[in-house]
Amino acid sequence: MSEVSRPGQAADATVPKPPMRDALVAASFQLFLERGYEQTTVDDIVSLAGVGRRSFFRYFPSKEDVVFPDHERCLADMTEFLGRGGDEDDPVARVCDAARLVLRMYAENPTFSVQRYRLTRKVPGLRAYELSVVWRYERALAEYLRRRFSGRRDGTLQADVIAAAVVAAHNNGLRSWLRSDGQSDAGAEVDHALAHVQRTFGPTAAPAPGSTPASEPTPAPTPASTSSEAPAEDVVVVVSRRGVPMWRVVQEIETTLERPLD
Amino acid sequence: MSEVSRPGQAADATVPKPPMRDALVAASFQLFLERGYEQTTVDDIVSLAGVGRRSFFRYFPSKEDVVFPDHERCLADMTEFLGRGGDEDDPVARVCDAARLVLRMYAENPTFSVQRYRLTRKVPGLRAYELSVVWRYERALAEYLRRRFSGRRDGTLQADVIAAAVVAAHNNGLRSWLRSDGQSDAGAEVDHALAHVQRTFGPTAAPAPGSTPASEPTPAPTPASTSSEAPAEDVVVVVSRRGVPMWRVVQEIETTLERPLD
DNA sequence: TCTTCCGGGGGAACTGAGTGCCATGAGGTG
DNA sequence: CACCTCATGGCACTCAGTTCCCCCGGAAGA
Repeated sequence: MSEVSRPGQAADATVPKPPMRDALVAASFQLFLERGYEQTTVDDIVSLAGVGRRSFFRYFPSKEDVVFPDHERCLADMTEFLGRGGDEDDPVARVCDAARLVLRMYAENPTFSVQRYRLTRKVPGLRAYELSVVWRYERALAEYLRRRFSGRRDGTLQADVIAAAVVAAHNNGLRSWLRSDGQSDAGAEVDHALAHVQRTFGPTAAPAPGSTPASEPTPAPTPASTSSEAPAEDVVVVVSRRGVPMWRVVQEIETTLERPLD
Repeated sequence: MSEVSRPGQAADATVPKPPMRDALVAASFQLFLERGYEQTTVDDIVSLAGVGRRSFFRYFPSKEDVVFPDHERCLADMTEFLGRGGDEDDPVARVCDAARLVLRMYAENPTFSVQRYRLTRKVPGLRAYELSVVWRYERALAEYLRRRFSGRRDGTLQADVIAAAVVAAHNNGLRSWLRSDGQSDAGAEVDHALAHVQRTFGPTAAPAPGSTPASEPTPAPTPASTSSEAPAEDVVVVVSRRGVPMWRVVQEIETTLERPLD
């Protein structure tokens, strides 16, 4: 359980593609699907792939890593995406777009993703491994937000909370798509979920969840399209109880409009 | 890496205290602190404790479990706490109080918690294990919220997001306390963090974080004090831009009031 | 008192993941 | 041809976790 691919293994993001790696992944999944993850030993895999046992651990630091062969590259893409891009756009929208990068990776191989999903649901060890992967995504988002929120009161707290919320929403949409065996619209699912958190935390302010559904904005069907919205100063949020007479509500709104927010 | 304590090991919540268990924990931490976690083998531990190697795995399903000896009981306490308690109080406040149960466990043994924190920060395997523990807490919170939000539109999405936010906020406060070597006020740190998410998601609706600071409510300094607020169904939230004519706003409010939430 | 059962503990042996070390063999360069 | 490098294979080792079986002491029962 070494969790990351520390060792040599430079072949992950730069070089084209070692055939060895793919052969090992293919052999692994063939065996995992026909007899289960724990019932498959590394020796089984390498003998099926026709390579030496030592080579397996040259390409994958652990048996679990072979189940998530693309996450390392995806994490690198995400950090690169977050590093690029200036301070002008909305931080929350940017981390949402960063999360969409992960979705895109899943959506590139629907059948593979669905098979892996079934595996990770059944095998506790794989679920734990996936958690550590997700945690690294969340850390990347949170650290980006911490930079953007530096100076804000409770900046790191907000960063941690928003990063967690974005990851949770993304995973909610992703799992919904995976449970449909890849039949539903992955992008729509995740857009819907991310729109929810963006509505909650975004600079356009937020209705409390569970109030007005407020027709889905679906800010960006295609990944990596940072949506830059109007600043928060243009938004008025009114909270009221049912049963309050309308004239009180209007009065409240007018009072609020007089006074500059902030 | 078996992650949970499946086997026998009935001695966790009910029976008073097996001395064997405590002896193993004590021996483990003594060795972990003086020569590191990975440099300590299970044989080292059992020979120091003066027991058989087999007994170690009778009490702890894996080497990692000895580092978190109380989490199983705490998780049981949390699920019990969430199971008890009716539908009258605010769900978000209740999960915040549930999170405080975890804090209380940490705060009961400050030096132990700080030592463990230093360990988990250094050893990737322990960090991964801790993630799986935290995940189980988060699942417990999310499942409770899903029950409470059943019927709401996007109920499970809201439940997942809020559970993740609560856990993130709790951990933010907890880590802050742990980094201070247990010198700061753990309860205050976590209360502050949880107040933030409660302000964001709470039934009294929420100013977007980062807009109005809104004097800290500090809902409950003592753990397990469910603050019972008005149910969310009685609240209407309207979001609008400045400059929108008032009749449009009133129309929007009336439209919302017509339609039952849910 | 002897027997029988039982349950906690100890120990030997086994499986399998992961690592270190070295040999080999192919390809490239002087 | 000599030399180097690098990818691979093979072997042996450590250690976590499991399986199987033993021992022992105490309690119940004849």
